[in-house]
Amino acid sequence: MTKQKKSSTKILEEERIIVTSALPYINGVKHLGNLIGSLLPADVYTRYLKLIGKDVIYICGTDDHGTPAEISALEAKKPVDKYCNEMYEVQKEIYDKFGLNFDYFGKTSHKDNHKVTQEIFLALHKNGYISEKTSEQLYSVDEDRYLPDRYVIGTCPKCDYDQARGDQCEACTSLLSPIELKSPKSITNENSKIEIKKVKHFYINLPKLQNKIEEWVESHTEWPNTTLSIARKWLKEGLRERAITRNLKWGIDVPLEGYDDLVFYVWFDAPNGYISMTKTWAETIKKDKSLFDKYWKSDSTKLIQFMGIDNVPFHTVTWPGSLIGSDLGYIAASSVKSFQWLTYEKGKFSTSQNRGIFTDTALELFPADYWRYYLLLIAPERQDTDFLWDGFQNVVNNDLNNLLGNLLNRCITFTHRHNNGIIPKVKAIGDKEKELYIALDECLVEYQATFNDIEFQKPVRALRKFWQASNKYFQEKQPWKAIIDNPDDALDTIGTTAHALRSIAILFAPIAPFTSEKIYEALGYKSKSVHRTNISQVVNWNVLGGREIPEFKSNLFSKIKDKEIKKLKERFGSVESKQVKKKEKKDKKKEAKKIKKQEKDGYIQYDDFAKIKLITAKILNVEEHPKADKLLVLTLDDGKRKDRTVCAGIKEFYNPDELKGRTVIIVDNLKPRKLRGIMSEGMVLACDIDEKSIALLQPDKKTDAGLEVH
RNA sequence: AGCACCGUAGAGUAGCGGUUAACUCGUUGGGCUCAUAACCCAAAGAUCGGCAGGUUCGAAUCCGCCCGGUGCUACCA
Repeated sequence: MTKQKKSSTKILEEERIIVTSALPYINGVKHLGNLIGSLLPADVYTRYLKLIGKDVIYICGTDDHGTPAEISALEAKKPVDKYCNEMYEVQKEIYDKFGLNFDYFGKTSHKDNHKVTQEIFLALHKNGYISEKTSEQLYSVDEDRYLPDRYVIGTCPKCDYDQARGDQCEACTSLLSPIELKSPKSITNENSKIEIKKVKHFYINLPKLQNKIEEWVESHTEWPNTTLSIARKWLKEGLRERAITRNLKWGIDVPLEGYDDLVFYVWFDAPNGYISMTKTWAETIKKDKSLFDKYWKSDSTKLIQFMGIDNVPFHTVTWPGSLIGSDLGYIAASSVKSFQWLTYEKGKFSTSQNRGIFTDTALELFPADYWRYYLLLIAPERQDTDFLWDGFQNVVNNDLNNLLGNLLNRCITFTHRHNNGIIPKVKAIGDKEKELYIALDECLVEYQATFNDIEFQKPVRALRKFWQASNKYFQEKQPWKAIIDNPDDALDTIGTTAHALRSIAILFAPIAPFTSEKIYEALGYKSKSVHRTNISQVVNWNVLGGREIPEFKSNLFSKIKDKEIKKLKERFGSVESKQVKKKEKKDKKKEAKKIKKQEKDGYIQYDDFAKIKLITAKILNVEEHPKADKLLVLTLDDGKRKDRTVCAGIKEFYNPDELKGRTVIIVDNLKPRKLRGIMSEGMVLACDIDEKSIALLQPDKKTDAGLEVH
């Protein structure tokens, strides 16, 4: 059977494309893991689609609802809506600086999301996919709040651990319901009185939708393996009804009479943000209401969603479930691109432990493109990847600065020095030029093929390969020599290199937009125009001749010094600090555990046995040990020597004469040791019959000395 | 505990059924000197976590078991 090639290329035949990235939660500044886990790749991909001339919009925004937002607002002593507005501005500004080029960056607390969410709920209700159940919920009287499971601690009914959380006891790992806890308390106010109240909640009937969801999932076998296997896992286990409302004040109201104290659960309203934000975009930015339906309710639109792996079930099962069940004509995702985790110096990024780098700090340290390039180069597409300061330094210094930055510098400097700042027109195309053209063609093929498959590491690598080819070209043409004895050829080299840089700028724009602008500017273009250039322009090798270029201002990049990296490691923590020690300890423990286990179950590994080398040996001579009662001194032929001495504790059982000439088994690689003054080089094997007799092990056929025993 | 994903040269990553396992850095040797001590060439270095396991003509690649790492387990988002 031929394996079906997984490709998203067919998506690109569609008229319109919506790209979304997981909505960052409003609560605080995101770290680099969040950035590479969805926001950045979505941006790069959208920019790529625009480069190849697609009609595409990139929609994202903050996810505002939920208890953590309420609590953060409380801590900041601000009303929730005000808090969210402020944090929205903070996040938005950071993303702008990172060059994330959203067509619209909205928020789930916007009135349009209320409308869209309520509309979807009512449709689900009408279509019979909503049910109502009563459940018991803990209520914190002093705080005037119902408590989500994880905001409750108390004593575990099973193991009496007094810090058990409402959903699970960490001590005995049993799954709990908050009502089971003895003496439950609110995490945010331990003194508050707790009551149990009966509350009604709405549930979405996912079991009823299971078949339709399954059918939809199975029509997308082109999804990445991880995405597909997660979706299938949920379906295989069978979907359950899922509560879609919460007893909170901050959220979207349930549009039915008599449910004033209920709002929709964030997981129900947040994904609808993709839809509602597009609505806002169409109506307020584009001032064209028809655009909304054109994008969201058209078979010729494809929806491509980016997210971290933790978000996959909600984008492949639950949210599509509500869209399918509501039957309002909204399209479901064509492609769900998920990312594994980015780790920080071998450990986890952690907000609470302040471990890792946050997006705001990152921008204070280095320009956005440094981060964009490095993160995309190590994008956790198939497996977790590790952010390492050494790696970051290495990539910035070598890839960006040495390969690309210096190439531009060579070319520009040469142009100013030898051609008055005018890019020479290329007159003759020789073999070396043709080689470079081919290198660009190869780069283009790989770049487009991999981008079309929504990959990131690969197009970046394809481009880097072309930087190398360009340097190689320049190096081999030796214009610094040619300028003396063959000036025309030298100028052709410079002209050709300038064109290569122009191609690089265009292709680099989705990945590192700010850098591309700088290169374009250095070549005498208006910087921003690089973003309006179509990919078909890339292979045009004859457009720069005669163009005047500006004075060279500054290098594209600057190197990061070892000292600097050392400081950063100290400031942010790195493997070389605590982590290593911790890990060493952990490894030792594990090793000890392993050995214990072996001892306990009485087995050794094969490897352990393999360490012992047994061979046959022929007894040539036997004498009594002069200083020992029980030892005989054997002289053996071990196949290599005929004077090997081995002491054996068998004097009580054998006469020296009856042993001579026998072939026995000895341990060959036992460390030699003196026994009562005589060096014994090995050990003869025998088994105990009883206390008074033993039997020497011997081969059952006549054998040579020195044969290995297995 | 269950499930999912992962385990490839010193480091970070590709490859995921087929000739010499690829790339970047690092290491060693050489070339060049226009350029930011940058650039170019070459070499060494991996029996692809383990199996005295299975499928196959053939496995890093598929299946099974074991070991190790990480994550998820539906009311944190």
